[in-house]
Amino acid sequence: MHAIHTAPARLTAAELCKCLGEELRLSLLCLMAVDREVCVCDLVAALEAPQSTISRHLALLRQCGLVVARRQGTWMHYRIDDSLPEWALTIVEELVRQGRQDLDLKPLSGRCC
Amino acid sequence: MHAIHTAPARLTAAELCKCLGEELRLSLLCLMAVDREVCVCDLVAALEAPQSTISRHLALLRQCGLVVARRQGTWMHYRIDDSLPEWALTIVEELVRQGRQDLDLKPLSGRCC
DNA sequence: TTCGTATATCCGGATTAACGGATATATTAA
DNA sequence: TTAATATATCCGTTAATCCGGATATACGAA
Repeated sequence: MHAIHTAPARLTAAELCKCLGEELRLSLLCLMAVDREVCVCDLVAALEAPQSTISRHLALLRQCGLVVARRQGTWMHYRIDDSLPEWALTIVEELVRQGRQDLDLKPLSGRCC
Repeated sequence: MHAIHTAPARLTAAELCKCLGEELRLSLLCLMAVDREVCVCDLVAALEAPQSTISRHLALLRQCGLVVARRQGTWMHYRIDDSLPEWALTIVEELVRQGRQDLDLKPLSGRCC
């Protein structure tokens, strides 16, 4: 029985870029940067994309270690993992700042929770 | 006769990421960050990739506006475009710093010019 | 239980991107 | 001219990625 099942796999600069070089994923991160924690249904509503598409991109963000999920009943709440290494947080912050100017994002409706 | 033939097409955060979310392209940028200006043959030698592959990636970096080229005789010298917007330079600098740790890059041989 | 809602995963098809040998272009030298 | 070198582009093949409907899973309520 291992404490850690999947190898942590340190985040590389190229991986971070690859992960955020996708409008939808960058958008997701931008939305999480405003409200600290966001639930999936709000993300689906704000980005007007099919639920499976959003969920798939969230999974990729999780796999990279960029975001963490917290379950609350049937809802899942996602937020940027603030335990990321400094350099990654710096880049994410700067990308979000600029991303929010590029992609005009709908404000979250805050329907659930 | 137009002063500018191709539309400038402002760089977006997602585009920057997409462009650098590729090991070879990030490597190229890292090499240009050390020595200010590098010629193609040195890049080919350092990265041990076919010339056409390097050239193709350099073209993409140019299209994004991340690097600029200067011809000197038969050689082309590439460098990071220091007239990039502040936010982009900040991100590039941070990515290069980290990238140089991730990818262990051969030092440039400086064969030409 | 069973139902309803929220979310995750599956999977086949479409799109995009990377590869690298072959070829074209550009420049210099003879 | 022609030849040689450096670099860019072409193009067919392969690989990676994205898409989203369909389905599976997880949970709460009745």
